[in-house]
Amino acid sequence: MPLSKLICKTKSEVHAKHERRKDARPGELLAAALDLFVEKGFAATKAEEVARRAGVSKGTLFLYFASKEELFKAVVRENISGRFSEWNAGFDAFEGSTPDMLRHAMTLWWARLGSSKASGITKLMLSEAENFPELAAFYQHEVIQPAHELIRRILQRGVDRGEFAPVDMKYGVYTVLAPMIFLQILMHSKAACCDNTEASQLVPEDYLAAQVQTILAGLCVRPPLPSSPPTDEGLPSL
Amino acid sequence: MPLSKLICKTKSEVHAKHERRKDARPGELLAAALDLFVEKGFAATKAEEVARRAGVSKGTLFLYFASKEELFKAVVRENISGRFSEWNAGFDAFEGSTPDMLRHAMTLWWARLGSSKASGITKLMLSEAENFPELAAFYQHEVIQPAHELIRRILQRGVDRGEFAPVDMKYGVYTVLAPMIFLQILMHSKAACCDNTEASQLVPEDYLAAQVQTILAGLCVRPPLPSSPPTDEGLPSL
Amino acid sequence: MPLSKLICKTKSEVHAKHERRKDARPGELLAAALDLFVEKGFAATKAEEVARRAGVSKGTLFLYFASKEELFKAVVRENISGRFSEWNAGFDAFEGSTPDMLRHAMTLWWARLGSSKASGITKLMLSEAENFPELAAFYQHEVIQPAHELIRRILQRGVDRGEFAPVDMKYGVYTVLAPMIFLQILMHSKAACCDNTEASQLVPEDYLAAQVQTILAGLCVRPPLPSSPPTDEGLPSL
Amino acid sequence: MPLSKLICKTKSEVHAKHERRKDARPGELLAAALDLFVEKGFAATKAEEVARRAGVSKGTLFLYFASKEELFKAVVRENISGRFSEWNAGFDAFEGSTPDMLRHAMTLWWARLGSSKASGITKLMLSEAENFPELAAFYQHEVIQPAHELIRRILQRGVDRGEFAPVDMKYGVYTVLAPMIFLQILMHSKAACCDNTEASQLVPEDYLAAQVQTILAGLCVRPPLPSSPPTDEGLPSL
DNA sequence: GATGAATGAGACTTCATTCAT
DNA sequence: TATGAATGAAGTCTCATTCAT
Repeated sequence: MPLSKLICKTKSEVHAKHERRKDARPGELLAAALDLFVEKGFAATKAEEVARRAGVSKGTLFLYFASKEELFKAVVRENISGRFSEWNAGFDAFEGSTPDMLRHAMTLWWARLGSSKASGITKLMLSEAENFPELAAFYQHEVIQPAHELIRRILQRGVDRGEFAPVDMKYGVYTVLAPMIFLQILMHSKAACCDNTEASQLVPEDYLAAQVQTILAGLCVRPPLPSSPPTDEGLPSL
Repeated sequence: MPLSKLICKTKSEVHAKHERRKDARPGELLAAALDLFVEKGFAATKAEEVARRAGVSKGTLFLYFASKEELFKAVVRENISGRFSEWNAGFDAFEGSTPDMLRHAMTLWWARLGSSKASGITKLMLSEAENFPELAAFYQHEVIQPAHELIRRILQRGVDRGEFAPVDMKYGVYTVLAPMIFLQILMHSKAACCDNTEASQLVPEDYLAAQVQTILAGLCVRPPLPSSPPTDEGLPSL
Repeated sequence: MPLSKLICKTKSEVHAKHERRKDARPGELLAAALDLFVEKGFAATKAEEVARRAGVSKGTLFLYFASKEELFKAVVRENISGRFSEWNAGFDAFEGSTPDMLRHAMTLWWARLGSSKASGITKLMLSEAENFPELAAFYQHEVIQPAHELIRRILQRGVDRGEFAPVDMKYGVYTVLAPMIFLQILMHSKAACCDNTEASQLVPEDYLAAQVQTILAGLCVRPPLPSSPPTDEGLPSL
Repeated sequence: MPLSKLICKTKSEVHAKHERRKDARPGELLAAALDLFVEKGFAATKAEEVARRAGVSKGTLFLYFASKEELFKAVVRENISGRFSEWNAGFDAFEGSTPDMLRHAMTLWWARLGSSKASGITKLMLSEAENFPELAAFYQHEVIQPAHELIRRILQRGVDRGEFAPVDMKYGVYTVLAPMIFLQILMHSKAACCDNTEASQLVPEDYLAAQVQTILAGLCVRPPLPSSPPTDEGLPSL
């Protein structure tokens, strides 16, 4: 062995290729899987292709994830459900008004999740839930329920503090969720229903801001902000 | 075979029952295919199941449709693109104001298409377009382009008649289309993102009416109707 | 079309190749499967090989049997469990003495089952039961229980008629079964434990006859038949 | 590495713990392999499971055994064929009568091998020999031939000393072997063919003793021992 | 020596499509 | 025209074996 090797490489460097990969594999596979699931859907994504995109062989994928369904669940956990604890903590720590909290939450959601590739999972579940009941149940339990719960807590906080008028929670939750879901679908449907050029006319941040305003107008006992007066627009009926 | 049979019955009589069935076959197959495509998606729908639901054998399906993709195209033609001529004719024959025309068109669309099973195809294309490029191209050409064209003509009529302010057509078309797409997705996504109870809170006809009002408010040079004054709400930014 | 064809072939001949095959397929597949299961065991038998030996393609096998496990169950039903009704009927119809009945039953069993390829299934289950619990349960229910029941009824008949001394049924059933199982294992184990030359020294019919004699000696209140006095030769013939 | 370490500890001291483990490895692996092979068979036993049960990694297994087949061979050598030299030595040293020798040999065989887990290998080979020809040849050469040879020598001794009547050796060897094989199969087939309760009715030691008696009755020129007169009970105890 | 990550051949099963009848 | 038996490519998952560290 040439001396240079003994000198130039520290132990960590020596182990780099082999050991570091081990730690990196799951992440690489999850990233590749997210890409492909969002691009093609769950059923149409081939395990081998995920592996290839992550730069490993078919067998390696199953070394880390017991099945394609488990891979999908891991993708959901990594990108979505794993974040609820952080969000719930954010809820507990927030000290401003509830309208501000809602505005802040949706803005943050868009920045962290909605605008990311991970939001394609919402659209995906819409189509594949029927064909993969176990995944549907998992998603319901790990994503939908916590999301509803979080929104419910926000609304309840507003009601408790006298900022919002009492509201049927199921209705209220859905009102908040609807524009988020719509936006996600839109972002991941360029190909099918509308040209990119057209879709890009919608500025998500503006759309969300407008929706929040609308929602608050429906919820608040008083106009929340003088800067954007409450209006009687069509959508509150959502 | 006794001679009498050959004499007493004309060919059409002999084959009457058979031919009536024969003529009915494609229709039965298309109906079964629509059901299953909407329920499970294109890829997950099995040719044999379509045939079984139509009461024929697998071979018969391929007698009438060269492939599963051709079957899908026929479903689209039968339920969607085949209707554009009628709609275009309706456009030519309409004599009222353009705001009324738009209102009428969207109401009619909902009654005839949007509220029917066929609207599930829109959602389906959203998910599967990526995986079936030929179907995507077909759908783009047979559905999306004619739809855009029709909407464009309506808007242009309004502009030409001085009812609407001049408008960027791409933007305008999309503004009209967005609530229709949203509604279709909502109708076919009960399972995945929201309970039926919640979704059912949205009355499609009311939602559409409100959206039309909103859209017109954005388009018209003057408030179209005293009954519903123009507003500056969130959605026009769509 | 030459006239000869219209004359020389009846309809049944015309359909021969296609339709007759359809009826024959399951049988051909079951025969091929029995061969291979007995030869190699359940796990080591490949579905494609069964199909190939039956002269069809992989897919055809799954047209008739939903899975390899179902194929195995069908083999068991076809060759073993399906015969219990016949045997039970034979029991009901038999009018001689119970010792004669037992002698007859075991002789018949050897002629019909024990000496056939199907007896390899008994040996197979011995090894694979541990690895395929569902098959083990099926076999227990479809083969072992009915077999025990039939033997139990024979013994009970002897006891009821005063021919046999009262006996612990579990013990008695096993006494009858043991030589049958041993014989089956021996017949299908040429390769592993003993040369063919040696195994062939055991004449199954003689062995069985001696075993029956021994069993009856233990069961009967009196020596059963003067024609064949009880001897201690049973085992030396091994 | 500090110099002190290299000086203060001899190599054997440095590696003591390591080497003791190292020496133990093959034994632990062989024990784990025997367990699993007997429990599940050769093909169904996974290399990784053997390693895990032995408390080492998969790679280590292949460090000691070039392949799963070699592992199996080592298990056979360790547990079966390795003992023939001892048995042959016992044969040479034995000074009593040949009937006593045979009785002693089979009793000892049961105590040392037949009643141990290792006897499961006999049953295993019965099922898998067909699928692993190389293992079958190995087993034939390492186990079956020496066993036959040993039995043959015992019988020949009896003939040479005038204790046994002249006998066809192939037949005689098999007569001795048969009950041993039967017993091994029975011990390892609880699950498939008979309840434990029933199987447990057979006391192996008694069964073997009776069989020896029966065999000797067939072999000896005279009744071998007044202490245990030949009886016809051998089999009823089944 | 020891590890365990990585591989890839191979097994079961599905399903669109063909074609003889 | 109608049938449904037959096909085989393709997809998921397993596991003995290798090899860099």
